[in-house]
Amino acid sequence: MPTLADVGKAAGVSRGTVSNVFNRPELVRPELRERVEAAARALGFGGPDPKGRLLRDGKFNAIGFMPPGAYAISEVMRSPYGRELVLGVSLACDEAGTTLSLVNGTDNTRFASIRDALVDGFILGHSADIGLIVSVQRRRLPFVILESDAGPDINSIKIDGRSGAVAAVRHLTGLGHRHFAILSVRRTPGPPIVHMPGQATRRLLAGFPLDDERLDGFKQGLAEANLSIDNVPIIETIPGEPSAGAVVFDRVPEATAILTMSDWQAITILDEAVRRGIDVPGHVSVVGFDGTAESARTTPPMTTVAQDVIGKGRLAARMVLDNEAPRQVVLPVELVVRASTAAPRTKIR
Amino acid sequence: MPTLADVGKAAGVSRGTVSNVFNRPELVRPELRERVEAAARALGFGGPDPKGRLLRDGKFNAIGFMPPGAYAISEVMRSPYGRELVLGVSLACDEAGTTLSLVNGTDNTRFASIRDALVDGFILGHSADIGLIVSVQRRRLPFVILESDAGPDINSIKIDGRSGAVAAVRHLTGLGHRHFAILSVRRTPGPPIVHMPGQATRRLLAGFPLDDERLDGFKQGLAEANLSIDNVPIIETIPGEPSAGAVVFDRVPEATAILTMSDWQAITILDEAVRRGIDVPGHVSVVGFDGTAESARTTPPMTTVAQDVIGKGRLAARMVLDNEAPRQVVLPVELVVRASTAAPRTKIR
DNA sequence: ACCATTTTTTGGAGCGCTCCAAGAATTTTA
DNA sequence: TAAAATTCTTGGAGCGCTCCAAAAAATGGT
Repeated sequence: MPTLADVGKAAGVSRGTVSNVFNRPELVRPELRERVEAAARALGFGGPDPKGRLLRDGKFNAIGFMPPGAYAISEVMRSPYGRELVLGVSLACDEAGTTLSLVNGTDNTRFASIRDALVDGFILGHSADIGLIVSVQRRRLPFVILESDAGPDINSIKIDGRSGAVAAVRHLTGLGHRHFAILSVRRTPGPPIVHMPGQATRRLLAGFPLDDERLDGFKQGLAEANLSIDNVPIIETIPGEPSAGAVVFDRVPEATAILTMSDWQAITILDEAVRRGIDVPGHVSVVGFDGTAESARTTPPMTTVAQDVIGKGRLAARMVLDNEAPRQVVLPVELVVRASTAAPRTKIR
Repeated sequence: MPTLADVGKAAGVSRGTVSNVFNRPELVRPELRERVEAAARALGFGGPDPKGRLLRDGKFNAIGFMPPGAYAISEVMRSPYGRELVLGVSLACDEAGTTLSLVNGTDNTRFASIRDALVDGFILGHSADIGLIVSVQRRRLPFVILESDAGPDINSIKIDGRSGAVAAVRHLTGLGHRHFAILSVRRTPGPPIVHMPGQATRRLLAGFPLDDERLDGFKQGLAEANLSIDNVPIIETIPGEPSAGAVVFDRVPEATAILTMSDWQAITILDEAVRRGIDVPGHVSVVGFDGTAESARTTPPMTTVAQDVIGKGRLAARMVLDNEAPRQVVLPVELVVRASTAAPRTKIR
């Protein structure tokens, strides 16, 4: 690859002049400019290499998005929630004229990814991993962490997941439901895990603050109706797991209400209900979480704990772009009641 | 920001040793290593700056995605098609451990964006703009252009849009439809444009090869049934335009079949139909284009010209990643018949 | 204790560029 | 036509790093 210097030599001018031809052409005499351009063409020089400029100027003009946990960026893109989040981020990037780098990192490479990412700031997906935070801090880059409060010195944005979960349960108990099932998130690879009441392996900690908080909200909401979460089957599935619905219906046939951690999970349930001819909300009520655009279009339209996902992504990007004093933002949620929930009635299956 | 040299000075060792401490720690004596690390900590040195390494090594380890036309990346993310495309690209990026840079470029900045993008290759969204191609070629980066054949020397991937369009029309004429409306794409800002038959402003060129080819397919399909596209109202709307459905129903009430350029447009129609209580497919049949995941979940599930969008994105990424001899790939499409189309019957509106 | 090995550390070279102060060339003014 | 003003061009400095050949230090064997 030819360089500025090569072109300069060929055209009989200096490096600096060639640079000017490409960056401030008005500064160089038309005749000379033409000679330089001809030389550049002849050598197949395609303009100054951004690498050189970068080292000189130091701005990448890009922000990085790192998926939560060990997720890949394709997994983020696959989920309705992830897509809206990235959409929100990209909105802010559009406004700022910034590139959005979706940074990949497997379990072992994510630290190196953060170390090497060509970005001016980071958005970290929710995650319990303090190591990632430390990695970003090391680079002195502005960053924000999602769905996980990391203290007053660190930018974070989360929703009020607990209240949302409580609201979902209240809605259902208010309708008269007494038999629940909870669809929680499995954050490790593998098939759905069913935790039946009283089982030894049962645990309430899903591992990510986001999950735990919602689970805790469910617990609280149930307690308010004199129900114990200890008696509620909890099924952990990987987001998007297509068998989730089948497992729920097979293992917890008595449930009249199903609580989920995301619209995506709820969609899985709804799909399976259609497949089995189970009437929603006649036989069973289903509540989603997130209020993504998809939730409005399911059959039937879904009751869900809605948050402003796009707004959250956008705010996150703005926070790293603006790089102001650290803030911890908690965004409100709102229960959107649609047609996937109703009073329980005698079940006919 | 401290540099390797600063740390070296503080620790009483050379630049090179500090570099080794961070990149090949096994090469330096534990005691020394520790001293260097202490110095780094004291100075707040967060590891070697990627900019320096980059200049030295020359690989960005990223590929860029540039939206078609004057679209912003948020607009890509908003459309069902765009999302699946990016998902496909990200799949290949995950496999290759590469970063996916969504490169922004407004009308005036897209050339500079290409010039400066910190990527090893490019995926160009469909576009008629030869200038973009030239810009990428200048940088000597491997690239692929989508939905637009740019000759034998240039990587391209497109679907067989014409055949898809023909199949859609055949399906509808086979069902007995004689009254059509076509929802085409407006590629400039502004409200829907209605081209009624015989109107002076009428034109069949939407501007992007992708649109023109489909329009041409519709024309051919209609001709096969002895119908002329010249008698079919064509409405151009910006993708996602919420008023599209209203315009179609208001301006072309006699149409029993609506052809669209994308699932997204068809969704708009379907939404409006629900709003107005128009029965699909009883009163009117609607055909989408692309076969995105969303098309399967509409009410009613949509008949659509399906392509493997995810596969296309993935292939595109592979082509730039692998950088082999230029190929022009044409992907097949398949008409997926679902419930949004049926034989026309007397219209009751 | 000396020499041969092996392990560790060093510092020059170079990646490609932009900035900028200073020098050279050209144009304007008197 | 010479001096002054203006326009254009130059090349050094420096951005921060990694590689590598060579020097230095440590280790081992006799």
